[in-house]
Amino acid sequence: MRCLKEEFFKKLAKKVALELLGQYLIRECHGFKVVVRIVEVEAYLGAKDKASHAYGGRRTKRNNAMYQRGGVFYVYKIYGLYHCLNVVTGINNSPQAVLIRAVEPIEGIERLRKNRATKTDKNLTNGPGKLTQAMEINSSFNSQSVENKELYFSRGEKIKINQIIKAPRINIDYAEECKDLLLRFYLKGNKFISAK
DNA sequence: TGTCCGATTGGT
DNA sequence: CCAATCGGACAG
Repeated sequence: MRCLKEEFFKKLAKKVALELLGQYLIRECHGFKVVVRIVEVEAYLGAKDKASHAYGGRRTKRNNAMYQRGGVFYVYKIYGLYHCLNVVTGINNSPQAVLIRAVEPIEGIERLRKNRATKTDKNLTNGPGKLTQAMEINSSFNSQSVENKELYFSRGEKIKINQIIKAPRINIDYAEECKDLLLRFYLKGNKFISAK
């Protein structure tokens, strides 16, 4: 098992985002193990990025994890209903992160089905709020290191650059000129890409 | 203290 | 298209 160390994340968010595609995310606990493959991500760049929670250097209770070192999770609740999973990148006090938007089940799909009532398996993990629900990821992982026994990454196959689609990020209409930046990355033709 | 709203989702 | 649903951001 080649577990990704914190070191992997101490780079610019855009670079980490591209490199995370194709890597595995593993959720393990007493009694179960779920392995998924990352197929869609978004990079959030920091103080100058109007789409980011840290725009303008805002530091609040919610986004505090973004100001920690690269290699910790940033998990927040949205719409009072769902959780979004991010990994902080870069160095301390450089609030960048990568949002995990969609994943493909590899192992332990029964557990995912148990956690989300859906008609199709595609609908288990093809969105940021869906995958956290299916994988039992909540705020308890906020600020936790990626070198963690219950939620961590491991090496997947290398992805060829021509298999990666670059697109504008989703649901950030408020971000003015930043909304058109091509910071959403996903695997071409993958079945588990989020809607839109 | 009070009001407003979202890096989403599911159901019309 | 719109409601669900609530912690937290922010104004006063």
